[in-house]
Amino acid sequence: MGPKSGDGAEPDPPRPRRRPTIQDLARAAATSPSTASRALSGNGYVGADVRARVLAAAERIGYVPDSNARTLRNRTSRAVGMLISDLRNPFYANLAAGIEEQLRSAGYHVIVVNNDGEEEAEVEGARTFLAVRVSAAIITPVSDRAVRMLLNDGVPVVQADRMVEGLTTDGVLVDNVRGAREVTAHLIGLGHTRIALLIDETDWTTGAGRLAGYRAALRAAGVPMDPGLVVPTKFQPEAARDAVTGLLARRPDVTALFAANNMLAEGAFQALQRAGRRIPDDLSLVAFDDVPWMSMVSPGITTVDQHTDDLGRACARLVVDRIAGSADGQATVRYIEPSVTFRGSTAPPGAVISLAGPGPGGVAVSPSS
Amino acid sequence: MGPKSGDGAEPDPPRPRRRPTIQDLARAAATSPSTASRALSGNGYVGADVRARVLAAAERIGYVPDSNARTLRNRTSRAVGMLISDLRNPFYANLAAGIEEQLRSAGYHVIVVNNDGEEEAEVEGARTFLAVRVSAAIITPVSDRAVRMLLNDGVPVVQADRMVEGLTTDGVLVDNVRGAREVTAHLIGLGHTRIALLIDETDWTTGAGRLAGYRAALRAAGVPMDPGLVVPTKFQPEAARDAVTGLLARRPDVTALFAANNMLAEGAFQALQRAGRRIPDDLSLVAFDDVPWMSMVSPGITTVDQHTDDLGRACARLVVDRIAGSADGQATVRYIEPSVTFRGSTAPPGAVISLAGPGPGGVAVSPSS
DNA sequence: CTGTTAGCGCATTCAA
DNA sequence: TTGAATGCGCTAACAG
Repeated sequence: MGPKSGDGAEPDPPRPRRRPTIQDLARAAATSPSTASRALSGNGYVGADVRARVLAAAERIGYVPDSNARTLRNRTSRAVGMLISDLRNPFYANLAAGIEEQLRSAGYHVIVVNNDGEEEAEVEGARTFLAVRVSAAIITPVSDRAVRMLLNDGVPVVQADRMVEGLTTDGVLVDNVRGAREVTAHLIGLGHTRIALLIDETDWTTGAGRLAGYRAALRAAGVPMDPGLVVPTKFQPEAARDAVTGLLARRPDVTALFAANNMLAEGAFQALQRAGRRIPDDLSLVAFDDVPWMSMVSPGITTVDQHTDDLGRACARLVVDRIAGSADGQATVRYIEPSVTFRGSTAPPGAVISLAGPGPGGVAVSPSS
Repeated sequence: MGPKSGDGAEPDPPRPRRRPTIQDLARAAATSPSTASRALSGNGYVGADVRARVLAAAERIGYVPDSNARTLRNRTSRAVGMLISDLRNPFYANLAAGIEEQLRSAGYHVIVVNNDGEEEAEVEGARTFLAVRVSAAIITPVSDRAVRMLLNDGVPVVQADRMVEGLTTDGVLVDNVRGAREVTAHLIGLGHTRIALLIDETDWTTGAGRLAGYRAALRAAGVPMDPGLVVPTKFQPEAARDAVTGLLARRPDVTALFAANNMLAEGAFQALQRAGRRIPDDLSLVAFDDVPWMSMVSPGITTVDQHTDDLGRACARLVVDRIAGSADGQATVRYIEPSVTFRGSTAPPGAVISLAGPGPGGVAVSPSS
């Protein structure tokens, strides 16, 4: 509180100034609202001198056009909706950051809705997007309802990371098949043949692709497919931990484990630690989706980098093109090519022999190089 | 593409239906727009039967009120701006998630702007917030300009995580002094006396508080303050890595290291690994701000948990109160009490003994680079 | 080149 | 209890 405040007993907050409208601006620039509008937007003729006056006045009085009025009048907004599954998961956080960054540089602002994987929240989010008249929406879909709502009202949708069946929209996907095939092939190349796949779902394009890539690599190498090595689990690290613990007990012959995403990898890693399995001596571990902890632990985890930032930026670019109408009538689906980052968690399956006997106890990972 | 599509040669995209307005709704419900409005908003008298008809019609025709028109008319919106420094940093990602979650449940939607710590982007974001007429804004400030712009137009601001000097706004801060004091005291309790503090800034309330807490703990324990142990660095992990590498060479007597945030901790951890220093045998490590990798590495890092989700939710609650006017005229500043999570990275400075004398291995076994 | 007019969709007067 | 009229701030006709 400033020093001079002791005259009245009126405690009302310093009523903010009325926001200047284009009328105020016109007055300040000694012209009419329409001319001021033209000067600001650059549409239509305006004398150079007048334009300068308007711009100066705008700066001086702090005029900021009301985008609500603009949207109402123009029937189009600079807002884009972003419906994300879980901002706390670094995958989605990076995706969101990439999207926001690219959209902002293109002059759009983003309305973010986190749905925690809940269909209801997703539909609510779509409703919000309709209400604010977003120009487009980017969605990591959990169901098709939200997408359909938007499409039904003519809002262009870009599906990110995965696409729901039966919907024709733009989308950006990761080449899951290739990524999974490559890491799996890497394991096979090291000599592994009993490679378990830890996976939470195969209904979405993500899970289905990763399973397909895993199978393709086995098939290509002539390694027999063992259904008992495809371990289903839930999306939570805890569930994955339990699943891996069970696998370890059930199948001591397994020499390598492929976790289909970062959440499962987390659980798998913890399960291996707790079971005292050394990586990669006792078991090799690979994952899909590179996240920070994978390069912090020792040894680091060999993983498929999805280039999440690029994924996000690609979504944003598709949105911008679609809004501009420069995209043709067809839906565009782009693919991000993932790449494998090799770290220390993979090695030939030598130690499996000593696993039969009571292995050297102690904690899994040593911090030394 | 459906099977039946081969009649016309017209490739124009299926022109979306015109969005139903309240006029359409009124027509569909056989009443007037004003009555329909009252029926939807619940303001004013409406016959029970009419209300039912309107609601049903709204559902049937998929009517979604245009929030732009509403905002224009009501001079108030349900939008809140969120200006965040770096969505890719788990601290900010969690903060954002907490904010979004709480605001959404209160009926607001959030416009997110990531500024990457850039003042220009921050000001641009504030401009966007003004343009869309947000009801309030939550900001992790990098400068005071954006905040001032908003305040100048009467937009309530909640500063999150840190507050810039000279500005009177609501805010939610972490008790940095206490958190830093507690971890430092923990180290002292273990017997450490030469504890280095790795810190990137002391101008913001965050850095200043953590430095103060560190000092307070030393003072309270009668441990002499050694200026050479306060190691300045930049906010990047790489810079922190170099700073720690330098410290290790310069001060082999240091037995514990306190990294002031998660970025610095990352660099510190890497520097220790590369230098072949074992944690906690050779050096104890603690950090401020718990992030996932700290519990994944072995041993885990003892750290100050800021309860980032709570921090975000508290910001959102403050915003809602302020908008509702239920907050009094005074600015409210809340404090989140952090807590220390003890993990394996801290232990008594046993190894330091052998480090003092020209013991076996001399100055720490360092096959560094 | 510039100003006047009108209407985007909505909620609120004010009359009926 | 309902409906007609009005204007929020802006921009695109359409005259001047």
